[in-house]
Amino acid sequence: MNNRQIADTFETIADLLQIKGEIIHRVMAYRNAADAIRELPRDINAIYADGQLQQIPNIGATLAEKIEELITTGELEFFNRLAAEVPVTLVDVLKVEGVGPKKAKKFWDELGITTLEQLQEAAAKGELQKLSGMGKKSEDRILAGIESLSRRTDRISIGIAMPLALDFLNELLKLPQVKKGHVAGSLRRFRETIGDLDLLVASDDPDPIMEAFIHHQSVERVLGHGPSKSSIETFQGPQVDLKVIPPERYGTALVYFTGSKQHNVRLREMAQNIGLTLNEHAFTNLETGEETLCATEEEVYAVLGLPYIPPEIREDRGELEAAQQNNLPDLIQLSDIKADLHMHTTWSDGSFSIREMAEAAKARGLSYIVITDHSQSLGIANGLTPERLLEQQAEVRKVDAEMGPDFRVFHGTEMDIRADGTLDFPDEVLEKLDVVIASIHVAQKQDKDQITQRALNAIRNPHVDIIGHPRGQLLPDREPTQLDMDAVFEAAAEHNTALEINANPRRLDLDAAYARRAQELGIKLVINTDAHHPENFELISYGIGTARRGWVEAQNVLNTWDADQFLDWIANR
DNA sequence: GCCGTTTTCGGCCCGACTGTTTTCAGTCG
Repeated sequence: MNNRQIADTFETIADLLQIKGEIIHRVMAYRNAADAIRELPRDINAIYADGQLQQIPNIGATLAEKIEELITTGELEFFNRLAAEVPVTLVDVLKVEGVGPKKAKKFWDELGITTLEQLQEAAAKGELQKLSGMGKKSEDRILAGIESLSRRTDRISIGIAMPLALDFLNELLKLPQVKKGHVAGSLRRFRETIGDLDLLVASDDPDPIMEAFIHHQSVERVLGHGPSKSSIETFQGPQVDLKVIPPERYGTALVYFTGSKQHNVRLREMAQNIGLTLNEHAFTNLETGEETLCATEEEVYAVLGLPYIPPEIREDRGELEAAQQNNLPDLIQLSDIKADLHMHTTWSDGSFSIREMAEAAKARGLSYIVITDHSQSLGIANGLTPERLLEQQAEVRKVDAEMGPDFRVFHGTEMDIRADGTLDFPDEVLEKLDVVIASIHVAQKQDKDQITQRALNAIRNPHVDIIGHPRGQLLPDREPTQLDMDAVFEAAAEHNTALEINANPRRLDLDAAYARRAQELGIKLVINTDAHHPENFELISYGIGTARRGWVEAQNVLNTWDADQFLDWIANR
């Protein structure tokens, strides 16, 4: 049982308990536990082996026992009993927009509906609208909701969500009634995958803004349309929510709708401790009822006696304690990046020449790059043999000379770590290269021991400087490999091997939680775009967002250093 | 079911929107 499977089990239990009518707080306990497990930066099996399950937030004695049962037996007696009582297929019914636990139970009790198909059938026959509290509109909405389920994916990559959100936002910012606006929600916090998109704008005249919003060209369906909040579903799938806030109250609203939920809960607690309540509209004095309005987020945190907390770390993962001690991390910024150490050219599976990639990188303000085409065993990507690699080196040196002293082009490789654990180039080839990235591309389904051993072989090779996209995940669908990250971190720290945060939004690998742990363990990081095209250099912003979520500071990221310092590190590691 | 500088019991966020009701329940975020 891995982290996700256990989290999913608890999530399902929460749904079933809620349909059953269990008190909401017990339901929430299972949901909060599921969230905590899903975001764990370690294999829960390792945590269990260390006897530290109850150290996980929102896991107490009861849930720790249930986790133990799942890990040791692969089953959970409590879940089986619950599933015998409430059909598990009702969980799918809950996913329909407009159907919550009460209605799901009503349909089940009164019509015997236990599956999505049965619900669709009943709605099509007009049976739902005969029930009390239901009507034609509700029934139509449920039919539309079932249809939209087939269009929607659960979560989408931030690389899809961000451009879509910015497209909406930029349209709204053109309206004369809009004073300012932000992408909010998990997108603003740079979560790796996104559910719904949240937009916030400041204005005293919401009606024309809402009108423009629900008529945007990407709107498939309007889900809700009020004076302060509207929701739509896009053709692309994701739902977009827009809130319009009076400018003088914009700060509290932006904090509120940026989240995370846990961060906001803590803020409200802190407000209560000084005699205030906090919601999206204002602080209110508990005794006098007097409101304190905040136009900016800085003002919100200032009322609580805190410095501004960057959105990316608002997860209640220690940022509030750090803020109270005036000890927030000095998060890396886009402007800190001086280089890109991982990119491909027409020599393997890239689309542009070495020269073109160099020109594009220089135009973006970088001061050096490393050309890292694939190695021979990755035939599908036209990987380089040792002979072609050396040929390429001559070309790299030539371009480097042509680019002038202010911009350097170094020669490297993204070498495959083969399925049998050997490396794709011998040491005598590797030693001729300026930088060596080693990555796993094949046999990603190997078991934990096997794949971990492969990674360790690479980390221990003195010529390997960086491990590329270590965990091999592809968002939002492909799970990471079974790699034992505790072992990888230990070896990387011992051999002074850097780990990559691959900025491609489909990868974001290491993710924020692992990047944070790597930094804590003193491991150097790099943030690379893995560009196959000059346009891909833009993707660096996703890598920066991920690093910031992981509390990463510029000093620990090799490609924030200037070329001399970087080469020094490579030479002396 | 979790949690604790209101500590081992009693809280646990709450407002906007919709549809069905005629003052509110359910859903959602």
